[in-house]
Amino acid sequence: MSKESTQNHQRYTITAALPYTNGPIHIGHLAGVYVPADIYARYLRLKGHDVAFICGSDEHGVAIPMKAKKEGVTPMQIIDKYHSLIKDSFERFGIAFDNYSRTSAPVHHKTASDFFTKLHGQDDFIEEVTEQLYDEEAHQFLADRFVTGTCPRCGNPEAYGDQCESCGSSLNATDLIDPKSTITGSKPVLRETRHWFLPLDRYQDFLKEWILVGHKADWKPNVYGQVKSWIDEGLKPRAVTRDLDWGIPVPVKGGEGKVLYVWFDAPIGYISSTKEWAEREGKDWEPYWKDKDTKLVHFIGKDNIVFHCVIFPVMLHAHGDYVLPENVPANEFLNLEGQKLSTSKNWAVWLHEYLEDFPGREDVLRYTLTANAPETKDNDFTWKDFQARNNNELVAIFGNFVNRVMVLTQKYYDGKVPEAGSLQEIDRQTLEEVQKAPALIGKAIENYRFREASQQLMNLARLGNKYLADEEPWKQIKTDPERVQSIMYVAIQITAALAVVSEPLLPFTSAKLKAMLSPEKEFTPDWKAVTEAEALIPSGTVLGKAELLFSKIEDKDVSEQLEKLENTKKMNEAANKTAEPQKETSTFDDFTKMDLRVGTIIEAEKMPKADKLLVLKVDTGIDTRTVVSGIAKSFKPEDIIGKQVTVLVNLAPRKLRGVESQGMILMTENKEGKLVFVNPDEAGVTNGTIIS
RNA sequence: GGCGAGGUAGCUCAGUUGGUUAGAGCGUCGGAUUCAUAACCCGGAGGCCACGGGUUCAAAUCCCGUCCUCGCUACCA
Repeated sequence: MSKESTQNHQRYTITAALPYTNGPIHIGHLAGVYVPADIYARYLRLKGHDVAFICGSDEHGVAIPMKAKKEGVTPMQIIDKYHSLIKDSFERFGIAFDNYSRTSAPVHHKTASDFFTKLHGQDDFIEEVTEQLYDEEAHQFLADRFVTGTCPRCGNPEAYGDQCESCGSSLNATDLIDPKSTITGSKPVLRETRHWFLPLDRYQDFLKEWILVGHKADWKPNVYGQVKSWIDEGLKPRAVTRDLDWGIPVPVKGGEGKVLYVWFDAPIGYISSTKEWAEREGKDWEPYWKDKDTKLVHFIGKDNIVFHCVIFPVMLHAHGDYVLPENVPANEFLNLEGQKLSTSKNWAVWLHEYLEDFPGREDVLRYTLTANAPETKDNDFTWKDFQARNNNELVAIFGNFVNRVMVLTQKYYDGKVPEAGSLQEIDRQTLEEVQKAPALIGKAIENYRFREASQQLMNLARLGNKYLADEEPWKQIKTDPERVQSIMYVAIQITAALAVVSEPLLPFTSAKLKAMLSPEKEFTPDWKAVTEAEALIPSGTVLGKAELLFSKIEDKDVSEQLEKLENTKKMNEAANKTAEPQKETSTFDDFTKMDLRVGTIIEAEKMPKADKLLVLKVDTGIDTRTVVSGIAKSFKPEDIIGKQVTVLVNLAPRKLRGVESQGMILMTENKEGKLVFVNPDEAGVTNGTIIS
């Protein structure tokens, strides 16, 4: 039994990762973060706990103004658009946040600002001055992505400051030849800039003690392992400010023109969102963050582990007043039909599109994603599996059982719940099983095993189906109608239990079922009642009309979705085919400066301790020279020996991992992204022949 | 290259500190049934637990090595 579940907590603060408002959200987000968090929060509420389930939009960071610029709108328009789209998707999927805020809210600006000021006042930051590119016309420092220039490696004149999209190298903006600001087009200058750093290295011991010792047993292996890896590598100070004008201004002297780094301000968003909620509800927010009897749990995806397990806890710890998270149950990633979800490649099932394609089937997606959640490793979502889960489990087992009970009750008793009569052993046993369900499901949820919880829920419906099959009321009605009263009484209690325990996982279905069971007045039994109440639905209650809870998903529905994905794929391929625009004019002189020769690879071996590099010996006709080439992912050394290639022989030599590279092999890329050589069309060209 | 997480039935996954014959759901095959959305219920088949060593009376589980997948990190035309 883990340490955390044996403790008694007075209240729970549950957070779900703040979605970034530069795009809509998809099933990966839902499966990994929001559905599990929602199940957890709903479950705790049903148990009568004091819960604050907190989320909001993350609206700062350099990607927002960049996207705005690209689309010719203001950053505000971007965040407003996606904030409402995302918020709406959550609401429609029944993700029942107590509060959904946004980091552009004044309460957040103040909270984050105060937080920074407090740490600053305690000397919890260190300051450092570095040289960064500065746009004198726009009067601002330039984030790497706001700089373009000529790639020092491949000569592509359109390389970004952080990466050259032509050759794939990752760069520093200061490496670019002839850099240009994308804001004004002017040439940026190097200017000194001061930044604040959170010295994570100071907290090495604290983290070791708190996580490596304290949470060895109760944190998930993937989370624990990743954190251990970071701590073992040694933590370094991390900048918490940026030269940018979009975000929360740095509230101390010297902070003019700078904002808090988005990853500093975002997790504080949980706190501000809690404040906003407390204010609205007339509550005090502080116990939810500062009382040691509060259990704080962060639901996130694995990409956020470092921020929630290292950086934010260090911030909270340094501040001094706050509790630390008791668990950070990060999930792995969800793939879609065998491929990674990708916002930029549009390889995703977008929630707002699902809601249109499958109206009224919010629970189906919730269930499918839960039953196959990426809890311990990356998982694959397929539409075929989605269909199978719906048709074989929700329809055939859950929905069908409920329908059988409703129809039989209607048929035999005009919908009125019969007397229990004298219960037999099988009845008592069955009811006992039903009473165990909340504990089984609850334990799974408390241990963040949502897949298991979904199966336990389904097992309760299975129990009902088996009970009916064994007792055969449709046969007994002919010979022993009194017995049938008991049977149907029991079956109805199982149905009622399903209505209660399905609420965290299938809130829409639960509501529908409750309305069916108790059309006159609200159906109120809570989690505990399933185990303790004499009867969830008393005899004499008149049930409502039988309605199907779920309907089949046809092959056609599946093939339509697959087709949609195929189209996406084709569009992506087409988009990749569009050639990049022609580069700026180069003179004949420029060209003749490059000495291109035909050469032959005569030796090739892997560069030790590097993944992508091969060390080649090339016969250039002039000499035999060493060329280091980053092609190891596309070729095995033994396969390219003897290959004739094109070599840029007068490229300035450059040392790569200690080996001097004396030239460059010309490469291009095929459709699959595999590198291919650019070489003479026919054999028999002599090495050293000039290419012109 | 370093680190982390995975590798168990055709598929998706459980297997608690080593301990009977390795489990579940789906799929498949067979049976039974008709209240129910041809659904439910019962049963069978299906496993070199990635691979190779080792520790042990006993290994899916612990140790060493190798391979594969994913991630972090280094390096990168």
